[in-house]
Amino acid sequence: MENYPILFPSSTSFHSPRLSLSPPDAISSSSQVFLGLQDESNVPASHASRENEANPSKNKETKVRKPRYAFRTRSRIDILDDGYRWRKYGQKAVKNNRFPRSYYRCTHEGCDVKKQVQRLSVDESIVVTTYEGVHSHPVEKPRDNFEDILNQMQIYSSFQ
DNA sequence: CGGATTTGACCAGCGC
DNA sequence: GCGCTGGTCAAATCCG
Repeated sequence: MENYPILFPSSTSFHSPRLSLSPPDAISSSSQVFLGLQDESNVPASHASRENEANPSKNKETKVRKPRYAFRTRSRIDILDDGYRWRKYGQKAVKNNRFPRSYYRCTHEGCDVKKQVQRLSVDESIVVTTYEGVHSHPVEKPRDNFEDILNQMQIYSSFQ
């Protein structure tokens, strides 16, 4: 969990969340985005809810292994508007890192995509965003202007 | 006033 | 078994 294995999806139909930079100078001019495809670590879906704890032995909870995608972004701001609506549900201090890690969940009903945002302490200009799961609904974005698309193309072409 | 955020508690997994 | 660590919950708080 120190550094994510960064490997580049070559021919994979990688469906990436779109990064759009809300403030125009949010990312430095030589912006880079590294895409890391974390190998499917089997995340136990979630701890059995501690409220309805009727039969703890019943839920053996098939180990759903959700895909996790790590995005390393060189940015000064740590919240990138990727077009989805996120609700923050937690924040923890990570060891060997003086910056906390934030946990977000997609607010769309029925869509439980999670993401966590973490800033590297070795280089505080790098923000690691880890997506977990895939959205099952279209992006709700108020406006999709050319400028954003061009920005994305700039970003994604920087490592090809 | 309603939805989002904050923040400490809680819980499970893992290493020792 | 115990303590540390990461992930989540939920009540309180904030903010539009």
